[in-house]
Amino acid sequence: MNIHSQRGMDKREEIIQAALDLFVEKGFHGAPMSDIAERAKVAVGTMYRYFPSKDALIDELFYELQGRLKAFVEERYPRQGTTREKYEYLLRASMRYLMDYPQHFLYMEQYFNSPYSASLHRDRILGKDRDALWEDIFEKGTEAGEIKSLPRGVLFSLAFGPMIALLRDYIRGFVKLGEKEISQFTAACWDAIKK
Amino acid sequence: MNIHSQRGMDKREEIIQAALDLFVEKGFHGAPMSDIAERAKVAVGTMYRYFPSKDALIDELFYELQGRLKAFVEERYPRQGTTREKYEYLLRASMRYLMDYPQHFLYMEQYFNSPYSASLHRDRILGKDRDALWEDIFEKGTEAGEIKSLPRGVLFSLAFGPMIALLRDYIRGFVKLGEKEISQFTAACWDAIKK
Amino acid sequence: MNIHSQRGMDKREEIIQAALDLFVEKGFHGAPMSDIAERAKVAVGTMYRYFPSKDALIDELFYELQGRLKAFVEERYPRQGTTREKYEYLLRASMRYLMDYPQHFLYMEQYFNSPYSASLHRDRILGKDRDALWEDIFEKGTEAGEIKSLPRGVLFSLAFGPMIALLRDYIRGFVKLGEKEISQFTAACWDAIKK
Amino acid sequence: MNIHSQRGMDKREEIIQAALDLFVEKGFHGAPMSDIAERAKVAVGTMYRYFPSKDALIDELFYELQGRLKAFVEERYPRQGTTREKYEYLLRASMRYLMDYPQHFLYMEQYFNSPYSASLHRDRILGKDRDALWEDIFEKGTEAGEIKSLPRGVLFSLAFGPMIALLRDYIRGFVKLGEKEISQFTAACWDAIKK
DNA sequence: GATGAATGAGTCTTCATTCAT
DNA sequence: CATGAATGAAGACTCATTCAT
Repeated sequence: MNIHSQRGMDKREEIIQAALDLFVEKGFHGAPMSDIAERAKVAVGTMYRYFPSKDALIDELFYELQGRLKAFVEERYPRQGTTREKYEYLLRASMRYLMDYPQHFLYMEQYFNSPYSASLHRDRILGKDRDALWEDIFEKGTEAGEIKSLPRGVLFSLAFGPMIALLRDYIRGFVKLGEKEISQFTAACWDAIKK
Repeated sequence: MNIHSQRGMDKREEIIQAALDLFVEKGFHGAPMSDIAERAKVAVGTMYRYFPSKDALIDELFYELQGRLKAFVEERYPRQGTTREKYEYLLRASMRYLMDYPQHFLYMEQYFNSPYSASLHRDRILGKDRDALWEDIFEKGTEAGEIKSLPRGVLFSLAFGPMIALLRDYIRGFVKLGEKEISQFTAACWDAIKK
Repeated sequence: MNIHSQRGMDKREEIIQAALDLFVEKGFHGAPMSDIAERAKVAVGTMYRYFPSKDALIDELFYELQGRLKAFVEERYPRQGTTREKYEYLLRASMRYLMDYPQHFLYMEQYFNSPYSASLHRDRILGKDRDALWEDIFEKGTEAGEIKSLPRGVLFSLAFGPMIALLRDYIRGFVKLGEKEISQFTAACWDAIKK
Repeated sequence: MNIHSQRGMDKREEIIQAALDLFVEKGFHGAPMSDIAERAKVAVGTMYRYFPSKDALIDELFYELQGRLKAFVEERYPRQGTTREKYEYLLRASMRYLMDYPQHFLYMEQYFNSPYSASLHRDRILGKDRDALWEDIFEKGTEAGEIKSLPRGVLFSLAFGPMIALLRDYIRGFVKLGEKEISQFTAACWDAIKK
């Protein structure tokens, strides 16, 4: 058992959900701790047993959501597939997850584009958080001559930038996405990075 | 003489600059009106002669920056070029502008990904703000069989999603971009959308 | 236990007292919430747990005082007396109370003559707040031929107008009132309304 | 010619009217100098040439209105009438004027019941502003044995309290007053003070 | 552990007043 | 004299955080 008892985990989860709902709907500064507590059906003071401050809640929520996405994607990752299969799987799996949990997407984007995420991204790109999947697909793929030889950041933007932009519009209801559109889309993304 | 005199325009401009600086650095709710006033070297009350409220300032600032970018890009748009030339110009011009004015980029992204922009984007995609350049490049290009035939939103994501992602990382210092990288990048973007 | 605990009621009472003092002394807009809080020895924020806004405080304070006066007067009301006894009791009891609590009088008058009381008075006269004592004295008295047959509002003015005017001057120290003067006064008031 | 030229007097009058309108409608602190200026169609700064401060405006406006009422009433005062005729004239004339200019009444009451009028009333009662009409009616009347022998303040309240109360309700629309009601009313008032 | 009343620093906004033009 | 842009002190209200129960 963890530091938090069974009931404790429930409360933590309630808080996470309530925070997610409200932050997405109202923005970080439009969602007071008291409102989050109310929606989570806990006392204000209780929130501070799980998260030392509002900023910490905001940060931890981000890591939490990021972790869930990662777990989902890694679950069925085709270790034996071709580079293209691996890349398209990564794209589709991410999209499926984020289309199912649009709040997660909106939250992460909001977080990412706010001063809260100041030092965050740095870690990933600078390699502290060097991602296993990334290496498996892009570094191997580049070496194998299947993928354009480009700086890490440029490649990343080509590989995932379209998805982020597309999800934004999808979630806001500006695009309809069926199986056909997703296939066309992933194919086009591959065109951008393939040699 | 305009509604605002010479000196008035100066003040308005000062406020815009100060607001831009601080919103980008601290976020919307991390930048009090009083701090903005101080940096703009005007009294707090003065801000309210130019912008009826903080929210209005945030909104108007967005429109202002959007307008400047648009003006810059349209200035040298190659009306006579090929589809590819036009698209790559659009990409490069936007990038050049936003790399020169990174704050503008950061501000617009922050705005976009916050609840402030609620009804905003809708207009563009739904066509109220139907963009002349967009039609000139993508609709003509699709008809001419040069560009993939895809839903508006999907095409948009492929065409500009990578740029947004790349600028994010560039501005945060995670990628270096020289002329060579930009050329490789725009070429790859074209690969994504070309038939 | 009530919505507000024992201590809570104390605080509410403290706030009421402090607000009464300051509103009477300085007027509504001369008494900032912060000053009221200070005098009530609570934090500013605390005031907002008991009254949702300054306006609400002003309104509730009025109803509170009105209720106290009413309760005091009704306590010893001579249900079995003659019409004149009842009327003079009503006058004397009100005067005694308001002479003892001059702030209550001043507050109610200030409230009454300010735009805060917009829709207030209407209710009383239009009868929503049809008062039991009023009926017992004036309607019965009129029917019995003891009191002049006059429109409700005219009768009301004759019956209580003098008292209001007198209390104003008494409280400001312009008149001294002993038992003798009060007796002469109530008798004269009766002269005005008696047939 | 006065200190202020013809046009100047116009402006002063405009300001007075605008201030009266707005103070009555919104209360003293609900009517900013800028709004008054706007309604008076003068610049804010101009107001300060006619009234040194907002408080001064509020005070002077009161004296102005008081003076107008007094002038109106004195104009046709029946110097040769009986005591009762004189008293009833005073009542009716005041009522007619204030029913015609309800704003004047509301303004004076609001002023009177606010902390602005602190030291005001004192003067009248303490005799600095000893009123000629008052003496002509009440002091003579008392000496002649026509009017009850009561302290000045008590008599005043009996004589004018009902009128104030009645006007309040009339202006708020709670009573209709025709010639008949006014006659009944003044008669009843006389009953209160007559011996 | 949980609660929620209390705190008070910090925010946006208003508005009386001034003064350069 | 008139103007109205500029000023900044002051005020209503919010909300992250604490702590006694």
